[in-house]
Amino acid sequence: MSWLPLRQNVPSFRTLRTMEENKGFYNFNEIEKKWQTFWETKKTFAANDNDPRPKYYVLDMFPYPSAQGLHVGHPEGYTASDIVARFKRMKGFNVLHPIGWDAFGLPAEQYAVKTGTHPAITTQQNIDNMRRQIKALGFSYDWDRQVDTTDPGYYKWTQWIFLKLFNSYFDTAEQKAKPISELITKLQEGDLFIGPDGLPVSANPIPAIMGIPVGTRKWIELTEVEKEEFLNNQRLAYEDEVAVNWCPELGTVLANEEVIGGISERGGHPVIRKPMRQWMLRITKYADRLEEDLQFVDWPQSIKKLQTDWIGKSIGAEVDFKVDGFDEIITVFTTRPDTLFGATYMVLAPEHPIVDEITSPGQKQAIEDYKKIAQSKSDLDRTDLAKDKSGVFTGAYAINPVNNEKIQIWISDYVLISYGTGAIMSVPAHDERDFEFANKHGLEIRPVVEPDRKTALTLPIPTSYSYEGPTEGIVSPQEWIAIADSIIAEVKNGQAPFTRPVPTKLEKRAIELVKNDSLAVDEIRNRLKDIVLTSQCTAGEGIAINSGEFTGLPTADFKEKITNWLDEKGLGKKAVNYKLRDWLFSRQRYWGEPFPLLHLEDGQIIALDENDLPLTLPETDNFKPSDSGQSPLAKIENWLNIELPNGQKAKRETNTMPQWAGSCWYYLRYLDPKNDRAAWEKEKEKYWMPVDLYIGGAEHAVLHLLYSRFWHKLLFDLGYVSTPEPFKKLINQGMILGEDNQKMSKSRGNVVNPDKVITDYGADSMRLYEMFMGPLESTKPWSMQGVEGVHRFLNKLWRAVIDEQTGLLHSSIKDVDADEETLRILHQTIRKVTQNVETFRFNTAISQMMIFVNHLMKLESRPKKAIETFILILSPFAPHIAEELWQLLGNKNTLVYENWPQFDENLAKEKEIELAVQVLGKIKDKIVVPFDADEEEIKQKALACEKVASSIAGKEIKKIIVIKSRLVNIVI
RNA sequence: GCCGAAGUGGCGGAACUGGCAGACGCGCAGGAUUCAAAAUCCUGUCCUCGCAAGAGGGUGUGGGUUCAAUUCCCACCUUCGGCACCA
Repeated sequence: MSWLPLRQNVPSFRTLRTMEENKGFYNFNEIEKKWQTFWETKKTFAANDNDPRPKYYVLDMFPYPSAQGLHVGHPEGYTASDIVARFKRMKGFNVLHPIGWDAFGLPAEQYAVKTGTHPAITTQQNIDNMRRQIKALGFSYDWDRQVDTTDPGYYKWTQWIFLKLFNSYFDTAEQKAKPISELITKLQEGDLFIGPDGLPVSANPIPAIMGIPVGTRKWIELTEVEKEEFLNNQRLAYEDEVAVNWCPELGTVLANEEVIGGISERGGHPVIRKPMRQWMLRITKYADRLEEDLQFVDWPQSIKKLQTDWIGKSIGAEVDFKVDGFDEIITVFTTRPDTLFGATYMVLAPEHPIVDEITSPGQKQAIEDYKKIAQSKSDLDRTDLAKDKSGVFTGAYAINPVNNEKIQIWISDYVLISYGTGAIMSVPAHDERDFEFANKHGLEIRPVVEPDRKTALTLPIPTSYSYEGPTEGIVSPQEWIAIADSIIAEVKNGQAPFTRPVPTKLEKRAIELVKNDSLAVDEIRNRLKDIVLTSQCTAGEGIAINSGEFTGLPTADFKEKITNWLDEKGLGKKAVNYKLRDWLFSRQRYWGEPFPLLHLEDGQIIALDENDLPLTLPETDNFKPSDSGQSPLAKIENWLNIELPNGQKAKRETNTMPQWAGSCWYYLRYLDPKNDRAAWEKEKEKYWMPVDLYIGGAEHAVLHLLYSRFWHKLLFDLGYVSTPEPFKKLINQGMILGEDNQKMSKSRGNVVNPDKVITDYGADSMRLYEMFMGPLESTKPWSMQGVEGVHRFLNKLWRAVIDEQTGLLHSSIKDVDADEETLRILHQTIRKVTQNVETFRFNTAISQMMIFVNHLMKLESRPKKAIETFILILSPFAPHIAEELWQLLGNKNTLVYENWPQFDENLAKEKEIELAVQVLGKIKDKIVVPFDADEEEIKQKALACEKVASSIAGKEIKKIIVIKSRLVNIVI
């Protein structure tokens, strides 16, 4: 920490000195303020809704207005998007470039609990501060379109979208959401029935003859309560009793995505599982579309993959196992129905509803104890115990449907109640987890797949070993033990290291273990045996063995055949499962959007009418959540209890929405931010959407980006938006580390304050440096000296144009034609910057601009036109100095809407080029030829080189390879 | 453990589609300017050997393909990021 550079105030010092001496120095502080005021008062960056020009929507992930203000990571993405926005304006696009505030959130509320300051006050202060900081960077936002998620005028529409979710159902056949009123109509008219599983069922093709489908009921047969229940099972927003991630420290539940390894993402507090009634959003209905539509967006592959993995689609089968001696069936989900013959036992999640019923009297106590432990375990503990596969036998048996064998039923917390059916068939020979469990509890391991060549085991036995036996393929546990013993013996005898160049894992482990003096021989042997046994499990595909009539089938065929077989016999069916869970959407907080819902005394839930929105937060001075898990809103009696017009008494829903709610749709509100009759006008949505470029941090890869895609698809289904995906192109800016190469944090003391950088070097230097550091998407460390570097570059440019003594144009600026070389470098620069901005490689664009300025400095007579052109291409990067110089060069208008300069390939071309001359790929000399020299000319010139001649030294020339404009390679 | 990304000078990084590795910037060294400093300008700066001319080596490691490899292929090592019993 102590080695951080000491020189940090040099520029301020220098600036002071220069100010005394020269009135024309590069006074960035003054210049930047001047142009920021100019842009703001003239509304230079206002986006036009009715405009014949092509549109371009460039969006930043809007910030959470924290008390700490901006950190240097924010301006990185914002600068990149600002460069693109300014570039596109000059290219003739009608650009929408907005910003806003994701202002609901826990920190303001926690501060309120501590100090009693209302979160709205803190939030407003933070917004004001951050807006000041952002404005000081000169971004070209349309400030009239700001949104603030905590503004009732905004969250009115967040609540409105919630009502859409609440009042919609998902039509599985059509794979889209529809108003729930349509479902009710269909039920009333007899087009749909209620199936035995509580799902809607289509009528038979000819109902008059065939009657209603078997096992279904008519809508009119249902009681009011049943109708209500049925509809709640269909709504995309529903209330459910679920085991939630409860964080006692924060006093709220958290979404799965907000819990990392059993610890809360915010604050790092422990999280436990606890059953509670919560609001859920049925995002799982959209799982397929969320996955499939990723192919239509231009996003980084890594982000797409993260989302695909998060959705986690897996295709397999559900198989029914009868419970021996009970009239019960346990359904399991498996992706490997082909291994059914190897299922030697079964495991249920401890929470599985059937456990108590089937447990034998003798096992009752053990099962009860285990369930209690599993329940009290936090997620963190469960993860910790991952290696040790605990479990208890229920005493009950299931019948394997393929061979009618009786297999034991166990419970274990490695089976999750929330995935699949909460029960698995265990195939220890071909599943790592089952294999571990079987080994621990002494259950049978029966191989039913012979791995194919690709997945075949290669035994880690060098041929030098005394062991004689198979070195490849499947071996029995006994054989494995023999191998392990022989390895130990060899190592013990000092015959290791091994003859093979790369020792296998097993060998390395063996050496490690033998070297460890504290271990007894028996212990080593046992540990090695464990490793050998574990590696015996083969999870890959292959050819079926020990599988009755299916023996000999390759995995893929087997899967299909057995699934059909099960289906025919009524023992199972094809099934799809997702890792994605429904989205836990309620939080026990004050500082969030209230749900527009009422609970009637009879337990019925009704939604507020759209016209009654917004439902605003009540005033209070007590923001503390209750220990029981109730929101602070539950204590505000006069808000909580209301009487309906018909005299019925009702209570408001006291949960609030999570922070993600507001950020799910803010990009739509920018289109029409002041509309109080609709969330946005359809025409505007059609004109501006989709977002052409979205820049933000990769930390939102699965949270925000998945949630907002989900909401967008709902809005698309209901006809409120015209595109199936909201964000066409996405770029993640990389993280900026401290000067010590570590993550910036207060505790490390390596945080860089943007305010200080702007005061010392100016916003243009700050912007330029953030872009010059390296590729936008990579993680890179901050360097104050690097800031000085780009600052020097701007200073140099300034002095090339302005006389520091007088503040007037430098005497070298002449209204003359540029010489050939200057013109060439200028056009090379236009070309490179244009191409680099289009491909987001801002760092190399800046190096090219530095090359131009370095050249400019050498000239005694500096052509005005060329400088003006250069100023234009610099302007998206360093807009303040560009505007100032543009004006000082005599231009009346802002350069924001000037045309982007065109480059001329012919002018950019070098007249003479230097070629390397290689002999057998080694560079021997260089030659200079005209750019259009033909091959023969180049060959002659290359062969004429003295050094080439000496290298060839009389040998025969076999071939001469000429790559025009690159090199010549002589092969001898 | 699995998945993904990346390893290039003292540092950040550059290199089109296989074609001169190290652009540009930082730092450092020497010089100019200055009473002196700051700022500025000039020169040098991948490594090794050499006074020099020059010679050799070099893009994480080891192999391979090619006239030619930072770039393509195989194996391995390291770092960072994500997931973590999802059957």
